[in-house]
Amino acid sequence: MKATNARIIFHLDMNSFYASVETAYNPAYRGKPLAVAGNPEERRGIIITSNYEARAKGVKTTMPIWEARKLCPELIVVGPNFERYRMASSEIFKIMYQVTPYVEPVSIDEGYMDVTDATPPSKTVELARNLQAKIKKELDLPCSIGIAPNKFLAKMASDMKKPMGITILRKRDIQNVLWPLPVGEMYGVGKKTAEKLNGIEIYTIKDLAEADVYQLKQLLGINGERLKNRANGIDLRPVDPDAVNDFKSIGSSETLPMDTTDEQEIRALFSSLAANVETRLKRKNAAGRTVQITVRFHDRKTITRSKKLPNFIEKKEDILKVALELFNQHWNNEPIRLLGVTIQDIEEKQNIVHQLDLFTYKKDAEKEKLYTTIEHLTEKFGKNPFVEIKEEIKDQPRTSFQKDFLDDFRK
DNA sequence: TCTGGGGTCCTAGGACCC
DNA sequence: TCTGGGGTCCTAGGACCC
Repeated sequence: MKATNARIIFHLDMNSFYASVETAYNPAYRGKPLAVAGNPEERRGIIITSNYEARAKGVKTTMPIWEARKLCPELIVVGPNFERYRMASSEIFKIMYQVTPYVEPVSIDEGYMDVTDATPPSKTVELARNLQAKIKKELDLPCSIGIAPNKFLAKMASDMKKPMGITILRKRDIQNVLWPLPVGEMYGVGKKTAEKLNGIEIYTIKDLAEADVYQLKQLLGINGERLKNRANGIDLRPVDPDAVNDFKSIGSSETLPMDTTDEQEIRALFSSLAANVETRLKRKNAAGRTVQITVRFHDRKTITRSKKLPNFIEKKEDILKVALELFNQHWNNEPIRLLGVTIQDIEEKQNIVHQLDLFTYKKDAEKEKLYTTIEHLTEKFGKNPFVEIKEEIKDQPRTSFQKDFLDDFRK
């Protein structure tokens, strides 16, 4: 890991990524208002991304399609092509890796780079310009780059000029550039947190930077302290190129075209969600131990129910079985709007085999032995020694009764 | 005619153990 | 008869981000 002081960090953020990829594929869209929307033909489709022409007309992400069309009748709406976006993303990151191995992908369209050792400080801006130009030239995709001494400031910086912006945010710029912004503009401060902060008279990032840390902790927990530090430009998190590999959950969910109580339909949807999870789990060569279902009702109230299993699972049938079990335990026939299946506690399979062989299997075998022995021991001693000493057969016996039991067991 | 789908991290209470 | 406090695991929910 690199030193945490005097670093130079880039945050590279693609501009209206999905819409830009569509335009790169189909230049006829250029200059026209374009939106990528989920299920354009469905009633419940929403805008996922729109280009700057569409945004100028008021089109925004998560807006229902019908509302966007009302604001912008000439809007071109296309469905998403995730395979395209993944391919474009992989090409972008390839170009970034040409600059330095210290690249941390954050999502499909953004990532951090630690370029401290990639270039002399005087050439930093030139490096950013070349990187931006290369992505534009080779892939026809625009991006913005933030340059700063840490991740938080780089992230804030990349947001300041779009599209095709390059923004430097130095420590000494914080008071003039960062502090005047409303606190809600800060990365990590959403609607709820902004409301809470406003409640104690914190309105700007400057207010947050100068606020009492104990009061913030009381209001926001550990996050309060973290946010105050960020507001002061303090963020020691390293750029971690490996972070992308330790994913923790894989889920699939779907909103139904119409709310339903039909058990056939519910079963069918759970089945396809479980299949989807299985496919992606396989692609990562992993298995998981916890199955979680998500159920959203007509009124958008959403619940989750989960179960941790004794063993790792990966097969669709196993995932589906637990999901349906959870669902049947908790459903009271309310009409359902959305269902989801997520697998958590994920491990790569190579690690699990290890665990199965050396730990789970061995432990199970020991237990099995105990269970088969226990009946005649219970008879012999007149009570069940297992209740007293549990599985810890290696523990020193604490009573003569337990000692007898262990001697007998070890024969 | 309302509001998708993919994630991560944190909190809090209860069970259980020491 | 009444009694403490810390630690971990499990589950559910919430906030936030893209």
